Order: sequence, then C-alpha cells, then structure tokens
Amino acid sequence: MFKNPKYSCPVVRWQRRKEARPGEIIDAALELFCEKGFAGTRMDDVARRAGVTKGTVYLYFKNKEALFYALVNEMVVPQVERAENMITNHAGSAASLIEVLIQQWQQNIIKTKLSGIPKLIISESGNFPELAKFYIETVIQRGRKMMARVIEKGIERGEFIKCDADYVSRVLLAPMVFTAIWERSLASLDNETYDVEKFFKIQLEIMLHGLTKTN
Amino acid sequence: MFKNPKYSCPVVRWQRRKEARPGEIIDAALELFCEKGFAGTRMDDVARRAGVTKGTVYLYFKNKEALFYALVNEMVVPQVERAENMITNHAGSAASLIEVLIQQWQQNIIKTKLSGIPKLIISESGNFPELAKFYIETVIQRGRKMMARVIEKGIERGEFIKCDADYVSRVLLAPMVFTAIWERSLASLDNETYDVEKFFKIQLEIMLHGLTKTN
Amino acid sequence: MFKNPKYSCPVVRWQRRKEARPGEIIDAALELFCEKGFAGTRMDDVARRAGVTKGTVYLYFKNKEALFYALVNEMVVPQVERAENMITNHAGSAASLIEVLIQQWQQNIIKTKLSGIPKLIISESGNFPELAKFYIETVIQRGRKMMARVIEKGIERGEFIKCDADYVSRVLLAPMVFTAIWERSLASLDNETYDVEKFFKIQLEIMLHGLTKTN
Amino acid sequence: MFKNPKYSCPVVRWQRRKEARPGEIIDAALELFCEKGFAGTRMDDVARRAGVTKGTVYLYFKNKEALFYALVNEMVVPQVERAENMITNHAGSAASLIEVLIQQWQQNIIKTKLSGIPKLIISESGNFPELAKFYIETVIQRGRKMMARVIEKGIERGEFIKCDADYVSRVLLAPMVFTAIWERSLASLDNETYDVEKFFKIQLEIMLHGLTKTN
DNA sequence: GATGAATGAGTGTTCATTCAT
DNA sequence: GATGAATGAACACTCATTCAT
Repeated sequence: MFKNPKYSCPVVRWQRRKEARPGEIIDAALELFCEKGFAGTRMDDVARRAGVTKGTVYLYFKNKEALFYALVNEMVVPQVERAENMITNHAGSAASLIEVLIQQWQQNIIKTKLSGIPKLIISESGNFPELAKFYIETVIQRGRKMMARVIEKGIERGEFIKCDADYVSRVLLAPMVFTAIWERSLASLDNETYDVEKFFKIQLEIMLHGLTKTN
Repeated sequence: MFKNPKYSCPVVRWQRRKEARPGEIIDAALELFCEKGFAGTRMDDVARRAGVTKGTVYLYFKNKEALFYALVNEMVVPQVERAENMITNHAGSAASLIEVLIQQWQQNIIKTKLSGIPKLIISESGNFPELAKFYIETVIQRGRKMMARVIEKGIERGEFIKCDADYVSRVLLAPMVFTAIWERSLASLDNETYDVEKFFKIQLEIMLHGLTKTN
Repeated sequence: MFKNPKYSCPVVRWQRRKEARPGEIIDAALELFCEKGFAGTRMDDVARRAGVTKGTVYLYFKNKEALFYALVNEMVVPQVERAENMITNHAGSAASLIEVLIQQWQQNIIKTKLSGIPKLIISESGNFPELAKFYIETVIQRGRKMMARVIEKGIERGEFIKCDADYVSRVLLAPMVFTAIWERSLASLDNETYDVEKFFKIQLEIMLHGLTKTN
Repeated sequence: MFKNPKYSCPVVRWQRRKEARPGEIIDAALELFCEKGFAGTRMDDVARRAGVTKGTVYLYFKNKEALFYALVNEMVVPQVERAENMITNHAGSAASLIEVLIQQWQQNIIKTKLSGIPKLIISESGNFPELAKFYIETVIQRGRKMMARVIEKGIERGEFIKCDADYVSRVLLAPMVFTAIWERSLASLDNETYDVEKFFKIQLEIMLHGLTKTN
C-alpha cells in the first residue's frame, strides 16, 4: 500500500539552509567530539547528527581539524566576554560576586552543552597543543585574572584575609572546572546520588568561610 | 571502533602474562594513551616505546582494548590499597591526616606517571563506559569514602564544624583530581608560572580554615 | 570511472546546444583535459574557466563524458575537411604540396589550441577506446590517406623515388604529430632552446632529399 | 565435496616476498598508469595486478605519487646508461650506428613495457611537471646529445652532409619516440595493418638517404 | 536559463590484527 | 618467544551529478 509515487518520497530530499548549517554542524561536532574524542568521531556521524550528509560538512569546513578549531572559537569567545561584562558591572561585595559567578557557571556552562568544551580541550591537548594554547590564553588565563581581581577587591574591601589572589583564584576555579569535566564524563556512570547545586553551595560556604576574616 | 555495545565490556578483561614485558608495554601504553588518546595511539608506537615490535604486544595482550583494561587494573588497584592502609594507621588530628593525604597525592600521583590515569579515564569514558564504571567504583567511590571518613572523624573530634561529610569530601578532592588532570594536559602549555606545592598549601589553608570551628 | 564497458560508447555521444555557451565550455574543457587529463579535471574547473557555474555545464552536456565526446567531435571534423579541400585544390609539385601541408599544420594546429587534441586522445585512449577509434578513423586514417596520395602523386610525376607511399606517409606524419604532442606537454619544461619552424624546415629538407631521385 | 578442512584453504594465504614486492608493484603500476592514467588508476588495481592487497603497496611506497616517482626512476636510468655505453663502444660508420640504435630501440623499448614510459610522462606532464623535468634532463636531453654526437661524427667522417646536428637528431628521434607512444595508445585500436619493423626500415632509408652526400 | 547547496559513491590512506618465518 | 610482512576493514576527503531555488 501507499505505493502511489506521490507518497513514496513524501517530502523534499533536502533543503537549502546555508545560514543554519554551520551552527548545526558545530553543535553536532561538539557533542560527538566530547563523547567519543576527536579521533573516535567519524565525520559521517557528525553529518548524520547534524541532519546532513558527509559532503555537506565539507562545504562548510575544510576538514575535520578546521571543524574542531571553528567549534572552539565559536563556542568559547562569547562566553568569556559575557563573564567579563558581568564582573565589570557588578556592584556589591566580593563574596556576593563570587556567588553570582558560580551561579552563572552552573546556569550557562554546566547545564548547557558548553560544559563539553573543557573536557574536550583537555582530552585533545596532546594532539592539538596549538588549540589548547589558544584556549589557555583566551579562556583560562582571562578567567583566572577575572577571579583574581574579585579576590583582590575582597581583600581591599576588608572582606577577605590577606592572601595570594592568583593561587586563591585557582583554588576557587578548580572545583568549578572539575565539575564541568565530571558532568561530561563520569557523572552519568556514577550510581551514587549527587547534586551539583548542593556541591557548589558547600564549596562556596567553605571557601568563603576560609577566606573571611575572623575578628 | 567500539560502536558495538558488546565490545564495551569484553568477556576476558585482561590477563597477566610473563615477567617484565607486560609491565614495560603497559607503561608505554599509559604514556601514549594519556598523550594522544586511545584512538590516537598506534599499537606500533606502544610497541616501539616499549622496545619491542608490534607482534610482541599481541603475545601479551589480546588486543588494544585488553591492553587498556590491563593498564587501568594494574595501575589503579595498588594505589587505592596503599591509601586505605595509610588512613587506617594514622594517629593524630583529622587536619593533619588531610595534610598527609594531600602530600601523598602530590608525591605518589601527581609527580608520577600515575597522574595520567584520571585524565585518561575521563577522556575515554565515552568510549569505555564499563571501564569507567570499574574505575568509579574501585577508585573514586572508595576515595570519596576515605576522605568522608576523615571529615567525619574531624567532626566527631570537634575539630571541624558540622557539615555534610560526603559533599565536603568532594570539595576537597575536586582540586586534587583537577590538578592531576591539569598537569597531564594543559600545564606544560601554560606560560604563567605556577607551583603545584603552593597551590596545595593554599588549598589546604583555605579549606581547613573554612572547616575549622571558630570559637 | 569507466570500468563498465558499456560506458565507453554511450548511446548519445554528444549533443549540440544553444548558441555560444557550449563553445566556451568546450574550449575550457579542451585546455583543462589536455593539461590535467580527463580524470584530473574537475567539472567545477571547466565551469569556472568557461565563466559559468557547474550546474550550467550540465545544461549543455549530459555528463563529463559527453563533454569529452562533444569536444573531440567539434574540434576535429572541420580541420580534416579543410585539409582535404586544400589537397584537392592544390596545383603544383608534390614536394611543394608537402611543404604547404607542413606550413598549414604549424599555422592551424601547432600554434592553436587544436594541438591539444592529439595529446588528449593519446592520453585517454585507454579510458576511451571508442572515442579513440572515432579519432583514428576520422582523422588519422584520413590524414594518412591524404599524405599517401601526395606521395603517390610525387612518384607518378617522377619527383620521388619508388617507395611504399603508406609507410612513407607515416614517416612524414610522425614528426608532425609528435611535435604537436611535444608542444602540449614537455616543450615548456625543456630549458634547451628549440625552434619549431626550424625543426620543420630541416625535417622537410631531409625527407624531401631522401625521397628525391638522384639522377 | 572437498569440504575436508585440509583442502578448504589449500595453500598459504600469503607469502613474505620482501625482495620481490617493489619490482612487482612497479611493474603493475607502469602498466596501469600507462593504460588508465595516474588519476584513473586505483591503488587497489595496482595491488591486485601485483598480486597483493592495497595495504602492501603502502608498505613499500609512501603514497601513489611516490610510487609514480619510483617507477620512473627505476625504469629510466638503467636504459640511458646502457644506450650511452653502446655508443661509446661502437666502431664503424655513423650510419651503421644509427641503424643499431634504431634496432635497439625496437628491441629494448618498443617491444617491452618500457615503451609505456614516454606515453606516461607526456600524459602526466601537466600534473607532474617536476617529474617531467627530471625525465627531460635525464633521458631526453641526454638522448638528444647522444644522437647529435653520432650525426656530428658522420659529418666529420664525411658520411653526412653538413647540417645542424641538434635539429637533425630531433628529426631522427621524433618518429622513434612517436612510435613508442603510438604502440602504447592507438596502435591496438587501428584496424589498418602496420608493421613497426618496416616503418623503421623505411624511416632509416629516407633519413640516411636524405643525410648522405650525393657526390 | 542559471545557480550553487546538497548528495553519495568512490578512492587514497591508515592501522589493528594475523600469521609465516 | 619474537618478528615484521601482509591483510582488510575503516575512515577522511573528493567530486560528478542532482535539484530546490
């Protein structure tokens, strides 16, 4: 039944979507690279997940490596800028700013597919050192500087004890980044219950308590 | 590779074979898998770095996957046991025990090739979920429990404030594991100076200060 | 491509289409096929050199093969007819006719893009035997016959020694065709100076001297 | 019948023939490149004709291009040297030397698979100009010089009329090279009978007659 | 008619694995 | 036990061809 040719190929074979394609392909690539690694991901898979065929991917990206680079560029730069704006515009205590930063990290990174980026960069750093360097300079060092400035502000304002702002920022950021990595790798395989929000709440308490002057 | 789910948990996970050879091959594989990823590492490279030829690797390991499983098993189990012994035998404050644990972590994991394991497991978790589960149960959950017991002991002894020992252990462990991953991935590419010992010293100060009762 | 024998002699060999476009496309194809070979030439390149887009080429030619067939047909037939007319209308000695033929060959073949055809046919004879046969029958055999008739005329008129006109025509034609091939392949890569006109002048001298009766 | 496992896989699946392989592969490649062109030849075909699988070809040659280069090198250099030796050692008239050279050309080039080389180089000159240059310098220019020396010797000895030895050598060589190309391309498709030996006999007669002093 | 986005079959190359030596 | 030549399945990438616009 339904052999009527009109219905045997019901919709169009494909559609022209020049504008939307690159973004869809990048999304697919991020998911797959993060899941299976760069080498373990087949271009065919990227294409299929993006709803196109292999050839189409090559219309928009010169090769697999270029796709990887484009992905990191596209995904990473806007986030850094958003975070920097937030810090500049914040009025209030350093402690409250740290709290907001952690909340935003949960909201905009951990809960979105962006959390795949740190895991991906780390996993592929050995094969793509140049890209990793780009990420370090564009994201990590700038992130560290942002956090360090917040710490320094807290020290100046008398909120925090005197300390090495750079290292303290590293101590603050480590669990944040680690959580992103964890969520994209082992979280779903761990049978012990665990709540990200609670984790960050407790991290915040301990760290702020640890940094706060006890007079 | 590894699309077929039945390969993610092979029947015979690993086998120990004769004398020294397997150890040398495993060492070579750990380094290379960690550097280039599982898929990105060629059996030829493993063999060459181990000082044998490709065929020899197959004398000791059924295939690439078995080599990976053997590697994780071989490397991971002894460490967990050593750590558990240490905790059981420790006499002293909880704070001092945490300090010792962090020192040992630096000494025996971060500074050795063992620090490659966490990065490797995380990177390959998508392709080897069964192995990742094994690691979670054998290492991570047990590690978390150890650390939680120390926290609880500190609470009982009146050293620490009342808190959720499980989540606090996670907050304590996150920077430790993150550092292992960092050292095996981006550390060598980051031009900003950074001293691991100082990092752990400051982490310890903040965390212990954050956990300690202020009377 | 072209493994299946049924494609070596397609049903519809070529079709003429509208106005100027096909000519421009054929010109572009001749240059590129001759330069890079049939398989090495991309339809995209043909289109671009003809100043159109890829789709347009397919408006005028069913496929790449049809373009090749059309090209040979279009380029080859008029030349043969022109040469035959010239011979029929020539009044004078056989020697002078040979001289004119060589001059015309230089003028109308060697110096124009038509010299690409022999190289192209020879290069692709393995992949397009049917087309090669068409060329042999339409051009080569007729060319040989023309030249043989001239030789015979020379023998009859007492200009030339008795000889096998067919083979002598081959000996006369070989350097002519070779020169066309040479100019379209290695000439531009050879750093030794060389003048085509002088080559033909000397060829003519030797050959005519070799054919002329010494009384 | 014959389901006895002993007989189901009667001989060895493959044999180690490290020494013989490269030569066999080069032979297969020469035939196929010459027949179908470089781009039109599949590595799979080369392998099959050489009696191995594709992977084996890559054990001995880095890639398709390297195979092409190796082929030309291997095939071409020994021939040039042999020809030069012959000329140096020849005692006798220039005419007889030319006769011997043409005979050798028939014997060692035209009748063997070596005759494929000129056609191949010419066909691929557009895609491999560097290789073509190598061939021009190593084979063609040296060949031309050899022939020119013979002509000069003939002039000195009073056998030949005064002439430009370089151009005359070109006129002599053109039909020889053309015949090699012809035999490897259109000869088998031409239904007109034709005998290579007779062609060269007549070429020799005409040319020598054309060059010889008539006193 | 003309375009160029999209397709998908085809090919060069790699590499885990096998097995004759 | 050890080797490394040989295999063959897998995958990145290309390009002739189609067809929605």
